[in-house]
Amino acid sequence: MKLSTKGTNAMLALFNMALIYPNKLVSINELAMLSNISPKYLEQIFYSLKRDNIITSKRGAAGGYSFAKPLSSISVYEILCSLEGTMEPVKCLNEIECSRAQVCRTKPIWNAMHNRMISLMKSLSLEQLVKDYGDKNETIN
Amino acid sequence: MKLSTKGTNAMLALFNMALIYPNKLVSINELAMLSNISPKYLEQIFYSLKRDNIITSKRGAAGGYSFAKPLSSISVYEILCSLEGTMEPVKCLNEIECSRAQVCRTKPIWNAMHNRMISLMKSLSLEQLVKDYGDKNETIN
DNA sequence: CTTAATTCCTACTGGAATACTAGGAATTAT
DNA sequence: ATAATTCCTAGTATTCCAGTAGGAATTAAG
Repeated sequence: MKLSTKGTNAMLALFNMALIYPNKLVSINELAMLSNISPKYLEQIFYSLKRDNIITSKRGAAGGYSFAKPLSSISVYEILCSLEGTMEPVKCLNEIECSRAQVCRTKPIWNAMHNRMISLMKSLSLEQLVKDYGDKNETIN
Repeated sequence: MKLSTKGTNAMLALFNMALIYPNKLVSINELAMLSNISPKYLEQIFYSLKRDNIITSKRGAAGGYSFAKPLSSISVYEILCSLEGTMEPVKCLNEIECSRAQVCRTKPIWNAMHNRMISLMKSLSLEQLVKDYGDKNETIN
């Protein structure tokens, strides 16, 4: 029941990005150094985040990344889902074809867990996180 | 962010055990067949559950397993922890020696997630689950 | 128009964790 | 004695994840 390092590193990088470059383009290299993440690895992470329309980019020299929408509308849930696929604690939750579906009575438990987790994660926006935990004197790394 | 099959199978087996053999000894073989789990695998699972004082056993012929305490005092949290080790979404939560501890501002997020999850899991007892989802006409498999 | 900086995309590899099996020792009812 | 059962350790195979590699496409700037 652990998050992947892609998920946690995504949060780390986006938090720093929201804190320090909220309205500027920032390159992978710069942000990677700041967040103490391998640039190539962060590239992978940003590839997913862009695919899911959380960030946007400009190619070429002097290019970089920026947020695709207001920080207030980017939730922890959205970010983690982009990296983890889904946040469901068991595979069968979103499967229509679950061989045990007819008789499985533990499913409601996983469903309840899932609902609680996502309601929390959806309620946390990058904007709020920066307000609550941002202190520009220190970056996360 | 997935539970292990040990965790989910433990819940499945214990649910059936609570439903059908709440006060009797039941053998691995019988419960495994009922729950559609490999007997050898279920043995592994029960080894952990016994170690953590959730179930107790009687060895030898006509032996088997039974609950070590009232169903009302056995929570989903306890069961899953027995199989998963802990339920923390990131390793660093319980580590005193986290190299990023001083500067990590994402930790509060994981901490909040963790707290919500465990409060739910602690609030669900086997007794309650059987009341809510138990229907003796069908077993979970 | 050339160069350097950057994103984009696919593929690969090593390692760790997980799922599951194997086998036999110890115990106990009959 | 025997059969049924738990107990315990070890092993294997596979899947998943972390992280790397390399080069194509794009663009700013001189």
